[in-house]
Amino acid sequence: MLKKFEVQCLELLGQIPKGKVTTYREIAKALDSQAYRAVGRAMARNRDLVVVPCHRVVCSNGKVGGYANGIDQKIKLLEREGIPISREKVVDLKSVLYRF
DNA sequence: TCTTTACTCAAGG
DNA sequence: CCTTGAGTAAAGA
Repeated sequence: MLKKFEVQCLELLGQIPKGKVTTYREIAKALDSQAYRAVGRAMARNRDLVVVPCHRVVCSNGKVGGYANGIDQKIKLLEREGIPISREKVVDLKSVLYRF
């Protein structure tokens, strides 16, 4: 049986354009679920990191959340793509939030 | 079945 | 801005 949830989470991340981010909430909704935690858990397992831009996923409240490579790395990557971060939080999430 | 989890929402300080 | 408490669904043992 394919673990749809994990797989679909990664697939969704793959379609996020550069300079944009998404929230665990949006992903869960896109999968017709409310498992925000399950979404994050799926990526935390290091199945991607180089396969999928998991650094483009943040919390719905704008917080960066976490990153297997280090939160600082994640922030750096986001800022490099044109997403300003302040105190580990996205300054203008709605401006960079990509919805499916 | 139980535990852990890169979460979310709401309320209070 | 930060903390606490409650709720939630999926993977792993």
